[in-house]
Amino acid sequence: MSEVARPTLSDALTERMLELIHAGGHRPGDRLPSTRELSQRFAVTTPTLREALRRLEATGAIELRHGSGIYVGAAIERLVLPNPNMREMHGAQLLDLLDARIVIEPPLAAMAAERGSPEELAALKRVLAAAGDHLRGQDAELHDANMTFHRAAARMAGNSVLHEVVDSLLTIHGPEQRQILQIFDDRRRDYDEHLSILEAIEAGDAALAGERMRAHLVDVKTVIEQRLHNPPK
Amino acid sequence: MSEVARPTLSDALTERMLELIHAGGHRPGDRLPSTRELSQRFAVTTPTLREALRRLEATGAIELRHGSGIYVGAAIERLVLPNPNMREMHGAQLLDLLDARIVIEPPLAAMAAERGSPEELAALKRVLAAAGDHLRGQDAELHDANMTFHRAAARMAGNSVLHEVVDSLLTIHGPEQRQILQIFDDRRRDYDEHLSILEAIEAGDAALAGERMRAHLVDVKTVIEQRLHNPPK
DNA sequence: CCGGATAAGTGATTAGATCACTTGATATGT
DNA sequence: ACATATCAAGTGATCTAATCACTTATCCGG
Repeated sequence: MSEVARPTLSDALTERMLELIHAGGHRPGDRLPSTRELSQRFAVTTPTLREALRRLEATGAIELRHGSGIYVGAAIERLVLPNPNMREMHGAQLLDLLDARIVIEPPLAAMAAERGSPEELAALKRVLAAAGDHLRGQDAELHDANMTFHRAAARMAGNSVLHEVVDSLLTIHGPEQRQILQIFDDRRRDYDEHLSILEAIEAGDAALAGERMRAHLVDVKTVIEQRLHNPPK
Repeated sequence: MSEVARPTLSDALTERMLELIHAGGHRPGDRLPSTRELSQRFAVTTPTLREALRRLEATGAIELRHGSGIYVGAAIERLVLPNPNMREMHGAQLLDLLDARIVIEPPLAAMAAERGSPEELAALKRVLAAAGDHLRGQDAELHDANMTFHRAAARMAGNSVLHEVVDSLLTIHGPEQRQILQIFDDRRRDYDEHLSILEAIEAGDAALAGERMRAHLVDVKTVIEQRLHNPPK
């Protein structure tokens, strides 16, 4: 049912192109083989190859110049993930992700306390109530409810860009990572801390809301760090 | 020489697809017409349409599910299309984007001051020196050099996730937005402020580095805010 | 030495057919 | 009546091979 979509030919092609660029030691501005040569080398037809090229172009990895050639783009150096779904997260990245959230989410909680509308506050309460309902339910559902709380809090800050950033960070806890992550959930503590954050936001106390969000995320990180070193049976 | 490349059919298609999604009032998760129908409606052949679809997929605007259909992606809301209101949309988005950077980049500068390696510091110096070389050169080149400085500083913080976030924030500006942005560049001031940030990082003073980065971005935002209200002739 | 024609190389697009996958309806068995 | 298995329609993925459009460097005439 929840099978991960099998990689398509074009997916694989995109990766092989990136490999070709990196393994070849190509730098931005370098010219790559022609479409005809590439389609031959990878044993695919022109239209298929072009789909992969367009994806790479959209991410800035390459540049297509009509009549001239294919060139390595400036963004090539920071591209590790051609496709959001083909990313694998390891322990270190998990901690990096938590650190990222520790940087971003506290200021958002503070902004939410300052600018959040009554409707958004009500929504946040609903989300937390839903999480409360799942306190004795399935792990997966509780975990999702908790993530939704963080999303709702981020939305409340009223900055579309930051909201999307948080959204994508939380989405990275995809199906696979979710199973790993929810092992670490401390059901009661998470709920209590979320509640205290909500109260600070409702009180309009920006500094307190920010600090509580920060403390909450640091707590989560601490637990994960410990269990990464001492894996539970 | 520096003519902007004439838009290709596939370019136009990508825009028309965005129009179709927005004008249709589609929300993330909505299903779009099939490839056959789209290729007919736009009067292009399947492979051409697919190139446009792959680009949209790469930016998160849509999602292609084999055997199922084409669906609107979560990122659709931050993707802008050229229309009469574009200027204002860009304005609002621009300020949100700046606010996002004000939240994220200062802590990164502080982290860079604490953990940055000598190699990364050297790289940062090279980037700034390159910007200095362009102080009297082309606007576009100077602008790119300045963006590179921010990228390099973000990388120096040593958090792969946050580095990617900053990278994507700086990349989101498509060609159009870049032209708008670089109008606001204050060549000398930007360079000086970058230099002061670099010095704070080199001194290992995390608090100072963070504060200077914050002040720098607030300066930039202030200029943009003023000119948005008082467009220069 | 310069400037415009030119030819080779390259990306862009076309056309219709076939394969592979998903999904919901139908049929089957218990 | 319900669960499971099967199937068919709809959809995305890929193939095929040729032609069009653009860039670039070369070469020729002035």
